[in-house]
Amino acid sequence: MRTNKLSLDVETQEANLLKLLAHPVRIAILKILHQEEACVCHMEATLGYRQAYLSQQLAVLREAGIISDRRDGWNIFYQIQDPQVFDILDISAKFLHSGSSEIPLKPVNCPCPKCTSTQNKGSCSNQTKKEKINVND
Amino acid sequence: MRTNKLSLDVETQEANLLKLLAHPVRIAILKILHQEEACVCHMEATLGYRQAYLSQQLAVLREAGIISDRRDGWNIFYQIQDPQVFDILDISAKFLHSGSSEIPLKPVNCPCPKCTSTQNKGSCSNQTKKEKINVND
DNA sequence: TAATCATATTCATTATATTGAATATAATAT
DNA sequence: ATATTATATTCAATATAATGAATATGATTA
Repeated sequence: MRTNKLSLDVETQEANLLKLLAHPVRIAILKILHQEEACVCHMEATLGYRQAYLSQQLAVLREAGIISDRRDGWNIFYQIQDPQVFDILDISAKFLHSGSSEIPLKPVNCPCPKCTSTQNKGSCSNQTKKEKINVND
Repeated sequence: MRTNKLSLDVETQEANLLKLLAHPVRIAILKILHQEEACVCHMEATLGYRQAYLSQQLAVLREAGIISDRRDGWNIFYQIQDPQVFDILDISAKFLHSGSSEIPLKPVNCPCPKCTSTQNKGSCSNQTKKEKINVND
């Protein structure tokens, strides 16, 4: 009778990858990046979470090599490193047989250059201050 | 400027599913069940984890509807509910570009009927007692 | 009914992840 | 240099998950 545990190295790797993706905000970030590269302020305007918080989640994805970034003047644009991550998300979504999520492509109030083609050029000083509405678990 | 957070309902669902799968032992269990239905004692013999512990993980998967069970005499055999879960695992594995894991089909010392065709018929009284070896990270 | 066997559950402890608040950094423009 | 802008980090508090130990359940056989 075997008394010692199987090492499960591969399974641990797989679990770590899935753990990384198993977060609503990180998934939302990836979905935004699926459409186009984006800066934090874009995500802030789209998702309504504080910039600092989103930067934390971006750091998780960045340190795992899921996303990379490039600076363009004031903005830092994030992009997906390996589009295969979406296969994981897509199949998970399919598994849940729920309609695919809707992340607005161009939020009405994002000040980044990508969004302000003929739009507002207003200030984008750290936006959040008075948000504290619902986080649906 | 939007001040409230996007609800992220769909993303939360997806995250919960992935969270469920993001566990080495649960992944190993699913891989075993990918090959054939199995009882806890089978998993115990295969993986080297204590029966009670494996039952805990099975409960997580069962309560989430990932697996179901049927009783056959003394044994309770678990089976996959929706084979699509393996798509998630397969793609994760592919993403990690690591060789597919190896779970032995018939462990040498499993006492369940499925394994004891012409094998030992020895006792299977709660096996673990003296295991306490390494859990790799 | 009692003994046995496979399996499940409960509880307590520890580890890990999440999140908010405050602050730091680094490029840019004046 | 200084002020401004976008973004990042650090730290602390809290929530959640993982795990071990002990024990319970429930079918089965005698």
